Amino acid sequence: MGEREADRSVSQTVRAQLALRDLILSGGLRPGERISELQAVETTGVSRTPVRMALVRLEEEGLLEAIPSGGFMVKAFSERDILDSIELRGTLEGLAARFAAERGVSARDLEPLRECLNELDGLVRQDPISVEAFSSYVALNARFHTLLTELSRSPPLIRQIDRASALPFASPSGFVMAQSALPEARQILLIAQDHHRIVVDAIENREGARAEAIMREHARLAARNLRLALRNRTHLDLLPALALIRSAAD
Amino acid sequence: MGEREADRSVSQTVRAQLALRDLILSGGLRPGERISELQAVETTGVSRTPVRMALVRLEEEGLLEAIPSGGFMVKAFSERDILDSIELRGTLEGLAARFAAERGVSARDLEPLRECLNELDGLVRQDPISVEAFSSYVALNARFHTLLTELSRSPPLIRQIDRASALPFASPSGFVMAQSALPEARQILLIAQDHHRIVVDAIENREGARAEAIMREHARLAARNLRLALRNRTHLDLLPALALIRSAAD
DNA sequence: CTAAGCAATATTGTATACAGATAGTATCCA
DNA sequence: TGGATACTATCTGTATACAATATTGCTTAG
Repeated sequence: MGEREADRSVSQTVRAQLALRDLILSGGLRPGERISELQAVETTGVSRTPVRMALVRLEEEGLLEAIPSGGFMVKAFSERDILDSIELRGTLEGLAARFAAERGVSARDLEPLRECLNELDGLVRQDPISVEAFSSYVALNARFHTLLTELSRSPPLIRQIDRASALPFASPSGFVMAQSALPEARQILLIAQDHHRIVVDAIENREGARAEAIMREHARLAARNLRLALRNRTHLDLLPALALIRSAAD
Repeated sequence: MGEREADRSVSQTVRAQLALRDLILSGGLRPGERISELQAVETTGVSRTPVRMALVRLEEEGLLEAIPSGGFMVKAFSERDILDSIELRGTLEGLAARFAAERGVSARDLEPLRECLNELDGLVRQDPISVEAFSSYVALNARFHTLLTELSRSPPLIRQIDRASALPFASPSGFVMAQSALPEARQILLIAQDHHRIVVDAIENREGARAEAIMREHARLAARNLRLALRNRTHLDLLPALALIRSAAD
């Protein structure tokens, strides 16, 4: 055992889940490849029982697929799957924005959003944008979307959005990194910031339909840019989960 | 062992999952109540390992909630949660209808839908509607929604809709049964049939926005009727998952 | 040379034993 | 009498052993 004096505060199951997810996302396992339990035991260092639990959770998460005869394999995604996931997430977030607007939120509730917005503004103002600024942007952008989602105050919706975001290429971070590969990166970020500002305004003014529409447009922009980045094949290594895309050759 | 010569063709895990789900939905466990693994072992007759797997899957499914200190409890839902789930499902199905319309489906693909529609027409034409006809209606209605979802040809979306439908009160069957409690039951069924017909027409004519709008309206109608049924407290025993609703007293 | 069948091997599914943690209870002290 | 502490019992988390099944490679027959 004691190969690695891992943190005792997290369960073996969680540790295995994290390790396996990293392995899959980093491309250590090819899409369609079967993932053996014993092999997973060796790489993670935990026993079979927690490994199995982790595999089940990763399947529910959408990263793995059950093999009819038993066991799991790494799921393969088409480009269309990814584009659909982005639009799906945008639709869900649009509903969240509408709920927030219709249900009414206090100015107090919107404050964290505006704060996030201002920090983002500071980053986007740079020209050109540094690599470190990009990482900050990704984190802040993710935070903004999380805050917006929670503003809906609807546990079922929040849960569903969380699950839709589990696939990493469906998350805004993915968009942004892909967008950063484009020559018009800065322009795109400015537009995204416009969207963010408008949706907060719309929520404050109780304009539910407008808030929803802008979030869907936001996602459509992201999908369009990702499609462009895939066509140009530029800086695709920035997109973490690209290892999961099934190439046209398969 | 051999207490029950259960079907050997399904795994113990699946058997445990089905048994526990039935137990929860039938109200055998109260919302918020802790579900002990040993107790589950006794009631299901399978060992702890598959029981644990089943519990994890039921948690992902949304019927159970993890207790921070360990183990699981039956999840409790508010009335608002249920209404939100219905609107959520409608939004997702709206997206599916739009995808189907925009992507273009052949008349051949729409045939099963129309067939389903005709059978439903035959049932709705009855006045008054018999109890047996209602069960048939529920099954057919569920089939219609499934077919419509699959018409989107988008695996990520289909997967998400399946998960959103896991909570039984979010499924059309639930609506219909609740609707049957209302005096205007037949009228409501006729309107729902109109929706069904319109969405198929819209898809055939490539009217994506219209297809989407009508599915969302469909869900809003269902939510309104369920709200009415809850207010009138009529025939609520028809709604299978009502055991999960946390009463206002809690 | 190919195909089919069989055997060996590896892998999953299941059961159970053990250890650590948590909650509940009872007792003792203030 | 109330509160705190210690102890006990139960439960979960983890590991491993066992059984059944699937897969693969080899051999043999056509």
